[in-house]
Amino acid sequence: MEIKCLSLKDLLNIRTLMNKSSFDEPGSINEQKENISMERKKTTPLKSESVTGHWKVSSLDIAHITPIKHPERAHPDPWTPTANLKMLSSAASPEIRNREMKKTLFRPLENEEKMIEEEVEMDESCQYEASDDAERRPSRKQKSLGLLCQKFLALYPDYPETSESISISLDEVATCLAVERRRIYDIVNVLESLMLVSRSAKNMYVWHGRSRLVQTLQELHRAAREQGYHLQINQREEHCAYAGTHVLSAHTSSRRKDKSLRIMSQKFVMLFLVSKSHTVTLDSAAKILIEEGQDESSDSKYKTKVRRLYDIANVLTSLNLIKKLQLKEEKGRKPVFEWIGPLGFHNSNADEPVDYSRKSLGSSEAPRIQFEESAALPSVTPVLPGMSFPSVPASTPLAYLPQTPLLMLYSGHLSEGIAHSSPPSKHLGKRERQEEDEEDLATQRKRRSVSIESEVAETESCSSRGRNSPAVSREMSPWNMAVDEEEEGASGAIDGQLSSHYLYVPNTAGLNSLKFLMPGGHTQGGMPAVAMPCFLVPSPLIASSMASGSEEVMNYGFPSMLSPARFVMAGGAYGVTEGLSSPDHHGNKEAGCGSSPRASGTPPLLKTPVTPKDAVLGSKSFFETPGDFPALTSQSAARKRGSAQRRLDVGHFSAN
DNA sequence: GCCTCCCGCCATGTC
DNA sequence: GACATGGCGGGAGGC
Repeated sequence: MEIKCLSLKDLLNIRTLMNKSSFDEPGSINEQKENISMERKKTTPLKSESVTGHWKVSSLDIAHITPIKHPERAHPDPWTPTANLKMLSSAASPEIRNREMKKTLFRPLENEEKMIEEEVEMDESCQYEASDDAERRPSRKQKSLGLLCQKFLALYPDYPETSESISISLDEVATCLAVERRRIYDIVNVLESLMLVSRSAKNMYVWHGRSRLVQTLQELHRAAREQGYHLQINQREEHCAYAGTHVLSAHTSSRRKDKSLRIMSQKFVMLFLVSKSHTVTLDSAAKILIEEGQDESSDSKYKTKVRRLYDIANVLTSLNLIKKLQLKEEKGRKPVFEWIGPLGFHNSNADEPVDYSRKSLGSSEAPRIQFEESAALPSVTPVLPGMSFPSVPASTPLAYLPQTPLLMLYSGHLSEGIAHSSPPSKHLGKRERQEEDEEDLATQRKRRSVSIESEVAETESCSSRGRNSPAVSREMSPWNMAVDEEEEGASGAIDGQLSSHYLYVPNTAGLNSLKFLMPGGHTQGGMPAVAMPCFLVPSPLIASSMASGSEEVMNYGFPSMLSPARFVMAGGAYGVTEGLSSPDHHGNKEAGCGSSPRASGTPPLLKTPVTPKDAVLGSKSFFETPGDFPALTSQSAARKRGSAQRRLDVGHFSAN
């Protein structure tokens, strides 16, 4: 396979070719060049130049050698950085052009307004500088890390072609963006924490884009649960108090590398992923991270941590993974960030690009949003043949909801996290929200299509193994995270018992013979009162019920009725399906995937979490080395990353 | 007055 | 010793 290696230099060459004909506007641009150069002279830190001496050239031909910068040539062409980026993006490829167009079209309104405002300010500032350069320095906003990160991201495609190897020279980027390299480190470190880039050599990174983002987040989510972060963050966010007692990590260190921005970024993201509300306050995050490091919780440590979290948050905001909310308290503002990135990723489609980036999807708008339309449908898990039902407290009756195209199993209370999970949409106009919902539903259908297929395959595999697999039951649902959090985070039911649970069954091909167990009566002590606390719901009954359902209310893209499936709805702790999708399993009273754990009185399938301490011990290596992902970087063990100056880990990304 | 976060010093580690 | 990396906190702009 031919590998195309694109660097910023290539992009600049492309731009140069296009430069002469249409972009070389005389006058104003050259004036801007002069202005910027003058500005650069003023703002370039003299100490950096004198101390390091490596900012002496601007030649782009020396990609792997630290260029020397001539201050007067810091901006080798007449463009503003913004103009540069637009040109580069447009020139590089139709894909990038489309992406830029998409950015413009789908950029969240708030960001768009901000960007326009900032661009105007940028242009204005350049003009001002022509006449009054001493007083018209760029504002802090124009120099913000978030804006810088947006410019950085605009240089590269979200989903680069697999045949392309896009190299990033830190010096080129720094020169192009007219910032110190130090700032680029800040951005790159966060991007690296999410595997958007990986370091390939000194001063060099490889751009991966978002192609690995979902997988990375999946790993982070898993690791977060293993680390017991869900207990930490949910407890904190609920009580909003710093007890300072729940030191979650036995693996602590105050070593320099453990304070790396990369590690901190990963931890920060992990908190979002396991937070019930998918919101994290900087306060909570800072305190949790301070605890982890066993740093003395001095005020200065806290302030430093918050500073870094602001840096990280700005980059994540630019990535449209989080957005800032503002929680007003009596004592001033309280910065809160909400996760708006992908949720509910699971193994099967981890590699599938999910373009959430240009359309801000609040956590509430993620897969669960449609269920908010009905207050009785907070959390949904697709039920598949062979899937074992998680343990459901028997004291909470299950209900069958016939007025929907879905068969629902419900137990327990309304999910708190879900019930409060749609703040962004509340701020939208009706039409906007409708459009958003429609788009979300379309996305849902697509995801569902993928997930169901893979889940069926997974289930069949499970069946062949003849036993229920925790991994299958956990990973099966695109929304399993929400369920998990309800199971383990909110209720604190570490034993894995669900405090509430919904199950639905779409009429998906291959599920026609699916059957469910339904509670046949009360249970005692979490165990069924009768040996088989279930009763069969004849398929025709279900079908007729489904046929009367209102699709207008809940049209999720599923068929309006369930076909001749036989269902047994299960209450109590019984995750037992009476049949499987395969006709081979008809009549098999035991779960399709083998022995029910309840049959032996064992706890439910969901094994995690263990205690934080145990989890930490069990996954100690996760943060052992900065940037190392056990599952993402298989060669990580062979690498030893330093802290200040990392050793070159060329090719470590090939693990993926 | 507090929030936010830019800026750059300088420690650490690699070559 | 030179250089890459990046932790860190002062301090100022912004709200």
